[in-house]
Amino acid sequence: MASDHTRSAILAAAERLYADRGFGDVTLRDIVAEANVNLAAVNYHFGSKDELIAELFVTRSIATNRERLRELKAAEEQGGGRAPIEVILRALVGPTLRGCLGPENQRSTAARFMIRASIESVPPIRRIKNREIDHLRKFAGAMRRSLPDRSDVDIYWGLNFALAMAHHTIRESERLTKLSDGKCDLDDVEDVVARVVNVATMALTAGKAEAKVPSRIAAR
Amino acid sequence: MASDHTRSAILAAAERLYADRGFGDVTLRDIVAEANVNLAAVNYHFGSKDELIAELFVTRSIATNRERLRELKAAEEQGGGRAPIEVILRALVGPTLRGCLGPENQRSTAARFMIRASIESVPPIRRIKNREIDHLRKFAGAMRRSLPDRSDVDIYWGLNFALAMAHHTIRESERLTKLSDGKCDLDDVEDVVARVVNVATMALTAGKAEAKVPSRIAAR
DNA sequence: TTGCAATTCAAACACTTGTATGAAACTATC
DNA sequence: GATAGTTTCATACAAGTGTTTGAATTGCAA
Repeated sequence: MASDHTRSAILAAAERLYADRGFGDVTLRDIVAEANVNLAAVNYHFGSKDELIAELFVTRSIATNRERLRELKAAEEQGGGRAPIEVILRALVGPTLRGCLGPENQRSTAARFMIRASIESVPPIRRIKNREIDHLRKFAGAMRRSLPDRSDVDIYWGLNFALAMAHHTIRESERLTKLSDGKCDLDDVEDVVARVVNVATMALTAGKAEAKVPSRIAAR
Repeated sequence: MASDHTRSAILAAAERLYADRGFGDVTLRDIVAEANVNLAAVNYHFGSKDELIAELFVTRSIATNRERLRELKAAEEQGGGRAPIEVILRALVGPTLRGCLGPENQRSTAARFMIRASIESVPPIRRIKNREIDHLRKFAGAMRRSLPDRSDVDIYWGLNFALAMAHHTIRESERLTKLSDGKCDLDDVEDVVARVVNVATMALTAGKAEAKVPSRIAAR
């Protein structure tokens, strides 16, 4: 067990460097220099570079997933097993958006790391992401309970589009800011969440039961 | 000028390999083996590996962009300088979706290459993508002309969400298929286009002038 | 203190990568 | 058919990578 100090110094340094410069051009030697530890320490403590990356990503994403499920569960319990679709969608995209957007200077290292992870896509992370399907199924289930007269296909497409808007906005936040000359304010996270939830809700409820969406322009 | 044969053999082989295995683990030696040319040929004909990748990507994306602008221009001319928003959106996401989705076995190498390019994100491609903003501005302009009483912010968000749904669906097509147990048919490209356009249209027209969207479920 | 395990360290290893070289083989022009 | 320019080729280069090794050091228990 021992000090554990080296181990966490490596984790911190790696997260910082990956967040700043991406996975592509950060080597083990960069990491150990930043952490002030010996080169061999990484392999000693983590086994390999990939396992280090995987541990970083897993730690962060189970945190996000736990947060998502916590919100979802709370909403469903409050609604007696059936939550409003907007609340479900908010539980799905809210934690991720809140974790990755917001004023850059006060954006956490963890957040910037997760943005990188969603932009670059390196093998160990891809492998982990593939196991995320079970997690998404839980949301699909909740959405089906919320909109029982909606077909499965529509549910999945709605889920897909909700994630699409959230992730793409994170990935391309810089471009959207530039394209809109700063008119789209990505630092106002709750506005972004509201916009995504709003559109996804429309996608899922259009055509039937539209009256069920009173907070259509609840954005903000 | 000469035969040009080696040059195009390299391009073809590179595109094929990148499409199949991604940028990450295809080396120059793999490419020249596939193309049956000498290792030095790549640097002789293209200067460097990055320039080879860039040429591949530029070729494909100017083709897509040209197609998009062609559709857009035709629509605006027919409408006397103002095209319906659905048609604009269709011009924006249609070519990309048609280029990248469709039955896998008949999916072109070019299509699979572009999917990779949108998944992996390697430096030379990133550099090129950054220059895509001017191209998007043209669409923002057309959208503004189509929806003159919509704020710029809403226009940009709508544009962002439309691209989000299209690209994410391409990137994660495999996952969506798995998640939905095949219920979401990504081979039916026109259905996908219709869904994306439909949702993006709602996002852009919700709240006002909703009557202007008669073909809401014009999907297919 | 002694002994033993856990940890650190410098160094080297093994391998892959993209690129450069210079001679050889072509190709076309005169 | 000699010549100049282009293209091909085998080979070497230089640099960087993650990983391993085995000895040195540390920390802790007996």
